[in-house]
Amino acid sequence: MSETRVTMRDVAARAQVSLKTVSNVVNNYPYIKASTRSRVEEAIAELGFTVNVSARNLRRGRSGMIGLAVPELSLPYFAELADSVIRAAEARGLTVLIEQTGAVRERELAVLGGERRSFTDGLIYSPLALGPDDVGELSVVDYPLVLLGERIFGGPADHVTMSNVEAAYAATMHLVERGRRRIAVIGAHEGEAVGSAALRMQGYRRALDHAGIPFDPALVAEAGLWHRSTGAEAMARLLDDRVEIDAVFGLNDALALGALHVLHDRRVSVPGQIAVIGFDDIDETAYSSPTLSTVHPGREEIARTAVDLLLQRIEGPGKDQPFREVIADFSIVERQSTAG
Amino acid sequence: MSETRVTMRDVAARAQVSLKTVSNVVNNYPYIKASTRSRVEEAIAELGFTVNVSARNLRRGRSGMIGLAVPELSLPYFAELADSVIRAAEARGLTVLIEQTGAVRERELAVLGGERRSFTDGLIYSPLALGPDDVGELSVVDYPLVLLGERIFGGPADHVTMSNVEAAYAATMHLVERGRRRIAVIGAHEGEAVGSAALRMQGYRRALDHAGIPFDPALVAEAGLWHRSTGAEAMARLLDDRVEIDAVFGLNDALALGALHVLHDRRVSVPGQIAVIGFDDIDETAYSSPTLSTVHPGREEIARTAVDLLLQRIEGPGKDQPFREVIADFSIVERQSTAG
DNA sequence: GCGCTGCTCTACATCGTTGTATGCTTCGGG
DNA sequence: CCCGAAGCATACAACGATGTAGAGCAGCGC
Repeated sequence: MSETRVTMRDVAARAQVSLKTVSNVVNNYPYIKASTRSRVEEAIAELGFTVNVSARNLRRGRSGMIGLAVPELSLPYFAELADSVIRAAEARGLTVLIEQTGAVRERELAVLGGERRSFTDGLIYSPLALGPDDVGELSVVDYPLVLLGERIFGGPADHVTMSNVEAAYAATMHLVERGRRRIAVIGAHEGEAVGSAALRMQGYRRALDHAGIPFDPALVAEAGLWHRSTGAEAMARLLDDRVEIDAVFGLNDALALGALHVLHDRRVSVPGQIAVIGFDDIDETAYSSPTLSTVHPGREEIARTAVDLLLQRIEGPGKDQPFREVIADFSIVERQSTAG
Repeated sequence: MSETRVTMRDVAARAQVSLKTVSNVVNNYPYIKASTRSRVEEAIAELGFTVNVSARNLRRGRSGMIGLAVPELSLPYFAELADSVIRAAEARGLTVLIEQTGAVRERELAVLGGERRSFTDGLIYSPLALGPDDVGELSVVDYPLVLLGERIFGGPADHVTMSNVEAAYAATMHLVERGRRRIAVIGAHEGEAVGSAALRMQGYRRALDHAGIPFDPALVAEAGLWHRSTGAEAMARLLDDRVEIDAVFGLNDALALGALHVLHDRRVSVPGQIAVIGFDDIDETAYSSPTLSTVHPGREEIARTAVDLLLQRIEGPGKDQPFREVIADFSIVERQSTAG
């Protein structure tokens, strides 16, 4: 019911000490008599004082908050990534501010110079629409930045990514080893030379080469946005075109789940007639029907690493190191959709 | 590369005006000569000035940030809710700070008095572990608070909720109308008198009464956490116990999806042998196999309303109104799992 | 020519904390 | 008995913005 905020001044008065002593208690300054400390702590408890973080931030020049820019939380991969980042940040005493860009180029760029950058100590940045041409936009950034994903390599920032090519190669080989030869891919981005789509396609083709299977463009289905719906549409197109298929590689799980859905609808048995593998290992893949084999991309590791790199840039000692690129481990998770 | 932040003082010097004039320009104070304004704006652009939000917050006593406390972002319902809240807040010039409580009682309580409350203008609070006994904890809150969900009613806060009983009634009737009589429920919380589980069970029983179907406890399957995995386990128990069933009502979508998964595994046809309906209308329900009928709870409306109520408390005129309870509309979404 | 009103801008104090510099004890060593 | 070093506490000046009060200066009516 008290209408006025309790400040350190109030606590100081109550505990009969100076304002700064209260500050020292709050910040665990070592040289404080036990008796003084407890008097102050009592006063704090009695008045229900909490530090005003705005004032502290202003004074310290740091906010203890980091930004996390992702396309959308309703995309499960990013929701799970956000979850992991929040946990990792919390463990290090940081607060995460999430910004959604909707995977729209302008909004992704707007985030870089946005107002929020002024009360955020750094940014974990996961663009989906930007490309290598936008590297320039990154170099104007004057705060700690950690890049995620596969849109931009060699930019002026730390970068956490995964072995997309190798992982896609492994996913494809997983199908090949199970005797599949007509392996469709869903989610290609025609004409794009960068990004997850391009890299994963590389891995796919490399695996085909390695297995001596000729590449057939008819097996490649486009899907601009990697959603369940676009995956479903792409799968439907392949079936409607009567392309011969015995396996599907969804470039991410949402696509694969969409495909799975269409296959079920059309009474195509999975993995009997067509085996399916996805990419990302989102929660849902363990509970679809059938469960979906996929690539586990080390999400937790990526989140932890990103937060650590950012923190090092923020408070040293890594402050002035050259930019680092960290590649997270992946693994193939075999489930029902490729079993037998 | 400039190592020192650009402040209003710098802009003022460059534009040859007082510091306050710069502030006035930034804040769209009306009485400024056009020439002055443009000179200041030029200086701002040239120096790349952005306001220091910490300082502004300190001075204004408001941060423009609101908290959103949810159990976990990896639960799709809450990820989608967070998405909606962020959008609604953005449209009103607010920034959202997400906190995850893990649905753990202590952490839910900790959020109420947490340090973050001091730099947040209000809180949208969606507890899952708290009960009516915790109403007292809410009354110590001295900041604007909007409660979400069904754990606490009549508390000292605005509350946005939905007609759980009516919606569950409608979902059950939806099954009854399709000729189902042996309707199992998954997700009950035995002995709990409050919360979504209890309310939705009420709706279920009321529908049975209305239809003249006797209530059979054997049809009720417990599931403490409402995850896919617990839904799957509950469904498996029902099948293993050889309970006669022709329909399943999952008290949320995750449970229903888990159940769907087990049914598929065991080659039980849906909706042929068993019809399934869920609750929440998460994205995924439109892409499962078969697609899942469910209750659409008006998530967007809930988010929008919550943000609006909070904003009114923050800046009046609704500041001192009595606490309001808003009930969002729901609708039944019919998909394949109950078709025919 | 006087006072008034309305526009435009400025000086100053202030929001709640923390860094710096410094003062006052007390204690042990020479 | 003096001195330096530690231990403990304080005063003061920032951090960068905004609210308040009021100062100039037109233009207007009388």
